[in-house]
Amino acid sequence: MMKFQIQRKRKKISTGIITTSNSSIQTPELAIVATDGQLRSLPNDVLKDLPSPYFIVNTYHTYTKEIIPKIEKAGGIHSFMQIPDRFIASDSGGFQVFSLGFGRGSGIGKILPTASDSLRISHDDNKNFNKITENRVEFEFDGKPKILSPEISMDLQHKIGANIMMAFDECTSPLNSKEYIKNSMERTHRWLDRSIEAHKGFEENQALFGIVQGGEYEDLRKESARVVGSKDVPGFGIGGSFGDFQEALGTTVGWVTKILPPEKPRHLLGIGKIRDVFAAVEQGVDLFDCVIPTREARHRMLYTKKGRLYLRKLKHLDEPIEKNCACRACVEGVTMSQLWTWFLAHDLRASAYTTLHNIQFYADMMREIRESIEMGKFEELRETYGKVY
RNA sequence: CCAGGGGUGGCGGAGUGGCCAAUCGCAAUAGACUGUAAAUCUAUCGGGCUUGCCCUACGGGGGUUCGAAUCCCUCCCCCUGGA
Repeated sequence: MMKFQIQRKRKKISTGIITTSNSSIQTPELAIVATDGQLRSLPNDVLKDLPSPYFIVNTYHTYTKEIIPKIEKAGGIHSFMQIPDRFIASDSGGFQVFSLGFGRGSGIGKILPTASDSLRISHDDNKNFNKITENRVEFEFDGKPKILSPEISMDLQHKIGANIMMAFDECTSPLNSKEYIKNSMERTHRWLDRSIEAHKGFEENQALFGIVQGGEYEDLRKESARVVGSKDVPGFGIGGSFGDFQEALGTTVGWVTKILPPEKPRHLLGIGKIRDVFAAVEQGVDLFDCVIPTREARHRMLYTKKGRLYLRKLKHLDEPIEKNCACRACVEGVTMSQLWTWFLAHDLRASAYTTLHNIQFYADMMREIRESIEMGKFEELRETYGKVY
């Protein structure tokens, strides 16, 4: 049985612990993204050796790629991924409502690179590759129609069997109009009620998190935090976009975390730039997930104490990535020049090793964040990282 | 020595009279990456500036032509068969 226990101190910045019968994680923690139940560049039999205690998989991808039957056959996502003692979340597919829908139509992600009012005005809320109705969302995958709704997403997530499940939502874009974001948010609230209803009977085994939306708008964010925060769920996701000025993310997240029940954990969905992690932890966020460590590793970007290092600029060095790093690449002494040779040859060892390294970096950083909170030195640590990130 | 096929920008490889400073790929260089349409994407990639033009360039030299990487002659080099 997976009965949940969550201890979150009632302070704004706090460490915490989330426990089930088979696993526990200390917070703050960031989940490594294993979209279809696998990391992009590592086989599942090495996941148990990773330093990360938290992973997240995706309902849309495991569903469309027909992985869910395999997960069920394996006896659940923990067995499928061969990490029985780790914490796993599943996302609802709500992000794909955006990324494969309006996001694809606009070519812009959920975080804008710079303030861009002209982009906002010129985009049409209706330019969407998905068909979103009150009842459900219609996708096209591989030329075939696929449907997701709160009920379908819950059913699929029950089959996946992760510790934490996300309610089915719509992630809105910074380019959407405020009116669209408001309507979408209200629909996401109604979808939350349906998700909760569809989750009845499973509460003991899997924790369903409600998701706060509202874009960059203070009134909408606060309204969403009040509505979602009042629901009888064990935790919360914070999704959507957060505005595009320098301190926007922390500010926007802060509106929400001040309202959400302080004893329940908050997972900031899809956020993971280092500055953003620190800003969000400061606002009382406990959980994160982000593709940055794994994706950028494949894109030859290395995370180190000296900052982000682009391998292209260091490819001539016959030195390991970083001294005193516990990852397999650094322990085995794999050199930058060797990594580059492998990248050029499309040898998968390259991205495997860089992925191992970046995962180690993020795991170490999250541990340092926890320790710094315990010791009252969070701001100090934030400044240290802020110098290079 | 004979027959045939080639020599193009750092590399591979298109182009076979003007639209060619030369498609494309690789490498190089500079960026990007936030609930993974992403081992991806974008930009630059002979030199000069007034960014439109000028200069130098398709093995070397010569020629034909208004015009040649493209046609002709010649020399050099490489590959494949045959003596």
